[in-house]
Amino acid sequence: MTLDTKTENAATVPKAKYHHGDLRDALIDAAYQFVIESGAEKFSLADACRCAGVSTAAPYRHFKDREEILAEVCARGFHTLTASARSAVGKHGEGTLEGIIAMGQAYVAFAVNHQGLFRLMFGQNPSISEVHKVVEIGNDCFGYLIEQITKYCQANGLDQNANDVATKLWTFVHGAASLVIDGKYDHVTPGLDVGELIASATPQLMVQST
Amino acid sequence: MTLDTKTENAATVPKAKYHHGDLRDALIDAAYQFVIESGAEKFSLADACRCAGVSTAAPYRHFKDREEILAEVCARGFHTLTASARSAVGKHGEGTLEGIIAMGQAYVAFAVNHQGLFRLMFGQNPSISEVHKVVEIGNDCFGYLIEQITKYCQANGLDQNANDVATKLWTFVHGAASLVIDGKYDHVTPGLDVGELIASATPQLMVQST
DNA sequence: TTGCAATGTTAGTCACTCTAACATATGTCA
DNA sequence: TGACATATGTTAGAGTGACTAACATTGCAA
Repeated sequence: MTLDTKTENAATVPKAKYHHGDLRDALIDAAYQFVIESGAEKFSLADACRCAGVSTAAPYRHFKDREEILAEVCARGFHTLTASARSAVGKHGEGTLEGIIAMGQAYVAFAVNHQGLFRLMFGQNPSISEVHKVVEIGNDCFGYLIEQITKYCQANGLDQNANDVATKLWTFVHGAASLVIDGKYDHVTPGLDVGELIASATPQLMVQST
Repeated sequence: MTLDTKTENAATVPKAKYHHGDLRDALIDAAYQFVIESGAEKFSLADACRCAGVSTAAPYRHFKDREEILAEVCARGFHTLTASARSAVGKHGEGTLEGIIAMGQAYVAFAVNHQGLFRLMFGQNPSISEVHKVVEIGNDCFGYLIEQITKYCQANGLDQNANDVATKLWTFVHGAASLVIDGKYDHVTPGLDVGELIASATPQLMVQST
């Protein structure tokens, strides 16, 4: 099957390859998938190794420890989240209320579709959240939200502090995402439409009451 | 030191007691403290055993597995949370806006002072959150919030749906609590006063804008 | 008092993280 | 080209923890 077999005899090819080629990425890929499906607690380096077809000592050539690979997974998660937030806005236009609401809904959808990953990104392990790369991408995402709010306020003659509004919206949307994936709403308000919840709360938090 | 030494010789007292007396509670106590301080991921049954002075097999007479003891810890956490919410309202009077705000602030304070426990209670492990006892106490807590909102609305001639308002307030407050303990605000809005954040968002979410 | 159920203990299995010592591939420079 | 340094694997093994099976001790109830 491989090119090697054409020119070499069996004895010289005990395994396909001694070096994997791109083990670092392969391990992160495996971890990423596993975390999304089963959560970070249940993820084991050993599993990822089996998946990549290497020994359980191999990862330590690329990562300091288990946490370091999870930090990488976390960073990828923030990239995906930011991308889907931008994409959601794209469908409704920059600086529109609909765009801002869609961003919040996309945030919740991300949490629902990547439960374990979302939990890893937010709070699972404080030390992971503090990794420089992770912090940076998170800030980008928040910065984009501020941008949208600023544009909306300018277009609608509002003089709200965009940073304050962004903080409130993020807080609300993050709360919704957390409670949904924890199933907490189910016991208390069964059948709740979370997309609707966000759509109705967003204007309330954008405009000061009274 | 012990009473036993008065009436028995050394040979008959290899250990203080063969039976612990109240191992179940002792293990939960140890776990509770450990989870608050270091989080559920780092908690080990073995640690709790050392703490209680028993072998590592002993817990299995009282708990099916590690998760079952964590579920018990979780239930205690919800009790504490509910109690502090009620106490916060008590200081400002039933059905007052101040009471409702204080309840939210107490929720955040609980999260800050019991980080690992809060994470366990919300989302760490879906299977734990589903334990009957845990669900029940959680519902009590939410029910109390609805009660306060209903009273407030009645006293102020508002016809809001108390359940909707409660859901929004909980969502916001839970988001704030989560983001605070994850340190997420620090990177984005350093120096944020979360108590103030809740105080300013609560009226917005209680009264429909426009 | 006798015997059973409850609650401990020891010993051992299995999985996982991580390290040390060794093996093999890769790339660079004389 | 070839030799050496470095990168990237491997095997073996230490240390820890969850959990189980078989056995020991204790307390309670008939």
